[in-house]
Amino acid sequence: MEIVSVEYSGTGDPKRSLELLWGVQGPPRRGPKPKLTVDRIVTTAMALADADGLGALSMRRIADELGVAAMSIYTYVPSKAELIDVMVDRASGELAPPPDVPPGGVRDAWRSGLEHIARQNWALFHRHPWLLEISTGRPPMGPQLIGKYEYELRTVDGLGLTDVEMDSVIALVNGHAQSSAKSSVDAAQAERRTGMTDEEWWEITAPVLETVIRPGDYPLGERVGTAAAQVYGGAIGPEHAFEFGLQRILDGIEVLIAARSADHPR
Amino acid sequence: MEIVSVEYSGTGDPKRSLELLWGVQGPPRRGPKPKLTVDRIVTTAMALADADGLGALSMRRIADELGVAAMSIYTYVPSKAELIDVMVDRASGELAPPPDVPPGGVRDAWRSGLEHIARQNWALFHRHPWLLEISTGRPPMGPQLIGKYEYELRTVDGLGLTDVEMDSVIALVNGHAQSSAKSSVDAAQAERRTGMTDEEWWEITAPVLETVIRPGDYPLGERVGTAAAQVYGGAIGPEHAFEFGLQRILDGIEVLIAARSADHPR
DNA sequence: CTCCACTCTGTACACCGTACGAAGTTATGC
DNA sequence: GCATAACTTCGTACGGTGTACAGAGTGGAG
Repeated sequence: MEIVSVEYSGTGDPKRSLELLWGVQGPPRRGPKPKLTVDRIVTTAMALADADGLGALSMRRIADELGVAAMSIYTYVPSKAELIDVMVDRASGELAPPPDVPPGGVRDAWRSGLEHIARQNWALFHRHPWLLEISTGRPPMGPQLIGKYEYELRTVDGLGLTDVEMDSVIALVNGHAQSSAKSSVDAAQAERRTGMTDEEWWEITAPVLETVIRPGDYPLGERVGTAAAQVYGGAIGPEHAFEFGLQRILDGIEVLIAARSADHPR
Repeated sequence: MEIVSVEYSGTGDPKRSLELLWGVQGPPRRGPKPKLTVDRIVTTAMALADADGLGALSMRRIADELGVAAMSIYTYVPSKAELIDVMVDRASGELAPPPDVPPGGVRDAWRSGLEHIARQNWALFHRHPWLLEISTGRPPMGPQLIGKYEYELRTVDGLGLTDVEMDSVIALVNGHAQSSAKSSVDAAQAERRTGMTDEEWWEITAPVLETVIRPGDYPLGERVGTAAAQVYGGAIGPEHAFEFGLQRILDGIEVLIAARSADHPR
């Protein structure tokens, strides 16, 4: 088995964390020239996490990579939690905001805007799978994350939704991108982690299951499971599930928006 | 900060894992009477994980709790990964299947069925938050999980959906329950983890943010964030987001089902 | 009674995050 | 010019993790 650490972001000292996120501190006035910068540390940490996951990201490895003793990292970053906060904010900056539409512009611009947001998130989670291993109880309020929230809200502004509904719509779309990306990444990494292809795994699993299941006990599971497995075997599988869910969700949001604008016709 | 281990289920020996899940092995023919059973180990482990999370679940703690040396656990369970597989399957058994409807019975039974499934999952994730810390690349194919998949499929069978669509619909609903439960649990645990209430946290955060943000830079974030925070401050907050998303998703599924039955009128 | 399958356990290893204190480097105040 | 305070760097150490391995004890089968 393999154990991977999951970090809870936002568990450090909030003040120190914010100063780090916004780059408040100036250069030191006295003492030796710093060998490193927070930026270099974050870049190195992200590269390591991209390659081997959060579980392989240790302070010692970051330090090794930078040619420095483990404890030196703590000069720049109060703890691993704050480092990960900065990593999260930096990664969020890679998301491209949806193109701005002129006010009163294209009809249903909200839909393509939300589609854009969901797909950007989906891609980001695949580029930085370690984002899926982070529990953001209180999200790091860095410049990138705050900016993200703002343009997400802009996408659903002016549609007749209440403030809370706007927030909920965004959370719904982002949640879908995250959970389907997690399935996708988990499936893609299963082989690397277990050292076993899906076929090898099934060749071991199937005969054991047969000895334990009465045939016909699970007719739907057998039929649908087989069909789904065939789709998932191909590279399109998880992405198909993502797109399918996204369209259902957008259809559902459309129903709500239609109802709201029936309430308040212009 | 706090570090919690996340286990990847399905990374152990699949054959041994399945035998464990289905309780295949008989009692030993020779040697001393076993002090423990797999069942007692799983029960103890679940209690520990319920109380303190997966991070606090160590083989040594389980052994201590059972009055036994750490390595004794390995007599019953090949590794922590397999133990967690069994825990997952056992927990899934706590889900109540939706009530069976007579064929051709109530109209829109699929909708109340999916609602029931989503709410059962939501409740389960709150009862056993550690389920949210597990990455199921290849899910443990135990009796409870296989049974769950079967009755979930039954809920959306006969609506004119393709096999792959049936699978996707279920994944969508389950994914929503999981991701909104995760938000809910994370928010609820943030205080315990940081030793800080939301108010204390905001009292530290707000003044720092003010020094760094030009007023009016994020008009929507400010307005909606405040509105959302007020709702989330109350106990209904996360549950509201869950129910909101669930209804949008079901509306979207309804659109699909309507389209399918327009294609093939009865 | 012997043998061997089986359970139980103590020790050891390689990791982890990070507290602590010592040592070395530099700009400032006198 | 020089003491001092601020600052970076680093070695060591602690308590934790999963689990490999080898030994000791137990009890049914031949």
